[in-house]
Amino acid sequence: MKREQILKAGLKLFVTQGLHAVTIAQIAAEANVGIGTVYRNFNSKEEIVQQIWIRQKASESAYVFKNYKKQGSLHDQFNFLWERVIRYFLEHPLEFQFSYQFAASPILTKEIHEIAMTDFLKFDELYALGLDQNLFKPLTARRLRLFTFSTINGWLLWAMDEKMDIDDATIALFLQMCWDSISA
Amino acid sequence: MKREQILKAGLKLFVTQGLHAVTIAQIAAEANVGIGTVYRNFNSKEEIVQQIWIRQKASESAYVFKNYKKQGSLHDQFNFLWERVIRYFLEHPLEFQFSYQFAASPILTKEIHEIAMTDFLKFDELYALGLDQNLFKPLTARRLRLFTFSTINGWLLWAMDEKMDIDDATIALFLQMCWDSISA
DNA sequence: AAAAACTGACGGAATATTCCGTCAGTTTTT
DNA sequence: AAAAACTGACGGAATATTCCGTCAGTTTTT
Repeated sequence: MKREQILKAGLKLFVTQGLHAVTIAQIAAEANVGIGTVYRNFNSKEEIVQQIWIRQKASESAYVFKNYKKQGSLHDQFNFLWERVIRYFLEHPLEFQFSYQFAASPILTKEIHEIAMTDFLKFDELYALGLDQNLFKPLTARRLRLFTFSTINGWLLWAMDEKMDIDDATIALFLQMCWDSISA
Repeated sequence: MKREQILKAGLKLFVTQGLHAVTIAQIAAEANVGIGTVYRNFNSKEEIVQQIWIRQKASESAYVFKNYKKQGSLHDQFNFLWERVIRYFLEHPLEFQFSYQFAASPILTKEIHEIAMTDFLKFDELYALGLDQNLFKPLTARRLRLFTFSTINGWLLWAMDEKMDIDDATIALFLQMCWDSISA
C-alpha cells in the first residue's frame, strides 16, 4: 500500500522535475509517508526508479493483452495489439513520459529491462508468423518489433507534445504507417 | 576553449552516469579545468545540459546539411538527408545517447528546443513538396518529419544497444522502411 | 500486550557555490 | 623599447547548502 503510494509519487515527481531534482523527502511528502518508510521499502532513489519501471511495464502489458485472442488475420492482430499500446499511453501520459525518459537511462540495467519486457515477447511470435508468410521485410522478429515499438514511442512523444488531438482515424492511419513500413 | 572542454566533459559524463550522478567537481576534473571556471561559464548544472543540447544540435545540423544540394528527385533528397542523420549518429554515439536521453527531459524548455531545431526546418520544405505531389499520406509536413525523425531515433537506439552492425545495405533497407511508412 | 510498521527530527557526508590571490597577457607610462 | 600598471580568466580552498539515511519515539496491526 505505502509501497504503491511511494512508486506513484515517484513517477509523478520524476516525470515533472527530472531525476536529479527530486529528493527522497519530496517523494515521502508527495506519498503522504514518512521518510523512514521510503527507506524501509527501497534502498535508494535508483531502486525506486527501477521498481517504477517494472511496475509500469507490468501495468502496460496487462492493459495491452487484456482480451487479446489470437483470432482474425495477422494484420488484424497486429492492429489490435499496437492500438492497445497506443491507447494505454494516451490514457496514461505520466507513464508514457516516464517510459520514454528512462528507456535509455543508465540506471536501468539489462536485467531490469529483461524482467520488465518478458510479457512483450508475445509480440515476437506475431512477427515470426508474419516472416513465415513472407509479409515482412527481411529482418529478425525481434528487430521488427523493436522497430515498430520505437516508431510508436517517438510518434506519441511528439503527438502529445504538440497536443495533437488523436482520434480513431488518426490512430488507424498511424497503424497503417507502421504496417507499411515493415511490409515486404 | 575552456567552455568547449566543459561541454564535452559534461556530455560524456551525463551520458555514462546520468544527470543526477554527475557533480560539478567531476565535470571540472574531466574537463581539466578548475571548478571556478565551470561557474564562470555556466550558472548551474541544468544550464550546462541546455548548452550541450544546443551545441549538439548545431553540430548535427552542420554535418547533415554539409554538401546538401537540392538536386535529384525528391526521394533522392529524402534519402540523402536522412542518411546523413543516421551516419552522424552512428559516428557520434555519445551525442546520440545524449540526444535521445534528454529529448524528453523537463530541463529542456520549449525555447531551448526551438533554438536548437531551427536548422531542421529545412526538412519540412522537402515534405511540403512531397505533399504537393501527393506522394505522402495526408498529414502536415511537420508531422511527417517528426514521424520519420522519431522512427530513426528509436531504431538507432535499439540498433546500437544490440550492437547490430550496420552496413550500407542495412541503412538502405531502413531508409526504404521510412519512405514506405509515409508513402500514400 | 507484543510485534511490526511508521514517522520525522537530526547529524553529518556530499555537493554546490563563493571568494580571493595568482599570473599570463595587454595596455599605458616613462 | 623598457618598465610599470592594469586586466580578468583561472584555480581551488573555504564556506554554504542540500540531501541522505538513521534511530528514538509513536502508532497500528496482529
